[in-house]
Amino acid sequence: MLNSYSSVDKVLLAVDCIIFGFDNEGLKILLIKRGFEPEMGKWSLIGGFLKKEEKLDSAAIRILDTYTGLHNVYMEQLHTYSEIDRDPVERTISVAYYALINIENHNQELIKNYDAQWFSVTDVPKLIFDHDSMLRHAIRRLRYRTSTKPVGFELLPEKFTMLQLQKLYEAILSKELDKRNFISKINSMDILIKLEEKDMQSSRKGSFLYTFDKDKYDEKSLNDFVLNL
Amino acid sequence: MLNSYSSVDKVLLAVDCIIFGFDNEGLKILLIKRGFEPEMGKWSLIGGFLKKEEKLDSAAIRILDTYTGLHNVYMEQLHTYSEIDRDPVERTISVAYYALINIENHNQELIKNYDAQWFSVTDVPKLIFDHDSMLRHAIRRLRYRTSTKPVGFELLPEKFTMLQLQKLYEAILSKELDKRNFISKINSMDILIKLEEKDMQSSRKGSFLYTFDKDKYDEKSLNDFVLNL
DNA sequence: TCAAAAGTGTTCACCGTACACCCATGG
DNA sequence: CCATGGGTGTACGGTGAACACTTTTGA
Repeated sequence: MLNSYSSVDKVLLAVDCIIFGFDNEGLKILLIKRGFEPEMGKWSLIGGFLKKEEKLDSAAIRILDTYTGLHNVYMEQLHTYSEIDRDPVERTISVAYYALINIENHNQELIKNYDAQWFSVTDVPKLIFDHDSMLRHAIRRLRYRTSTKPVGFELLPEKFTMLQLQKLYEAILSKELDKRNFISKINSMDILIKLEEKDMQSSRKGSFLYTFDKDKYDEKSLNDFVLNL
Repeated sequence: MLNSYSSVDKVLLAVDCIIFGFDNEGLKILLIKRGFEPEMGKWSLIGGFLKKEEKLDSAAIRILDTYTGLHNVYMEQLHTYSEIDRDPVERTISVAYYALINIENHNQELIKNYDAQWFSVTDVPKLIFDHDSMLRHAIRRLRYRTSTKPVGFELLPEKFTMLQLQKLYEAILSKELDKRNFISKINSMDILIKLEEKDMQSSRKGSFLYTFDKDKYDEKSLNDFVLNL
């Protein structure tokens, strides 16, 4: 029988984070240059180990905070990876999380000190271990989540233009969208506040800024949010 | 820094399985009466611990085999649960899997010996630890998976009638479906083989039997499978 | 006055949904 | 011949997708 707690093998539990950001150029992820063996000098997702008195969500939050200085960030558990030799040094199980952050807000000093850098998701170097497959998995999940929850706003500044929002969804879905269709779908969701303010950087005419209306979204029944782009 | 493997806490890793079956009455899950403390005598999902030289998928397969005598079963990893006190005896992290089995094929002797029983998902007793939330999560995932992959056939015998298939999807989605619409959607997917054989149990006229055409399904590009019921 | 981005509606094809009657058979 | 479940088609409304021109204003 398996029914005894004694004599059961314990394992190392790691948490790896796929940290997404967006900077109007495209979707980015934060990678770190590994400073220790094995695979020293190679690029890696940002990770750490689970502590004894900590749940996985907390570990993911702690790790994100350590490397970016951010908390109160959208995170979601992805999958748990357990191939025997995924880490050649020691048997390690890794629970992957992905995070969506506003790239303007992170602590640039911190990531410099940690030898971390932003990479475009369309141009990611070879990563260590099974981190490539974690990344693929995270992008797939993010695409799906897009149709289910208004996650896009997590990646944008407080105030943003429609074009920014559209470019973001284009980057996530990696396909081009029609401006008119996009705007009318977003408007029909009725979760944006159109501000009086305009962004004058992008054009002579200027474009109106919007904010995500979280209260309005929360009022809606969660199930009826569907966004097919 | 977190960058050293030494002096990191190790934890117990459990695997819990939500095992679904279907018997024309409704969707069922297999539960076991716990034979040891804590919570002895209470109902629980079927689980076990991860072994040192084993990956999670293998552990889930092993556990399913142990309790049902089945292998080659559809399984999918769900989520990893890590609340500090989820198991009052010892800190345990649990990775949940769900399985879809053909209920006719399982070893009835085995489950009797293990004090396991099938319960209708609409009438499940209070489960130990966080197993209730695992079950809720599994049902939600199964519903979603339904629109993404032809998972229904995993729960049916080799040969089945259209009505059986419909009742199954009704049980999974817990809503009634229109017979004509259901059949035309299923037929438009073009992944069933209509046999010459009829099932004569259910009516005087008899109803044709079908089989899932796995080869035909595999030929199709996986992305274009969408089933909205 | 012109270049450059912002903003705005309509049409069409397809799909999901609602809905009711005839068929075949064994007793 | 009749009761029982099996099997089949159509009409409508809503939504996704394609598509082009006008407005504003700083230089």
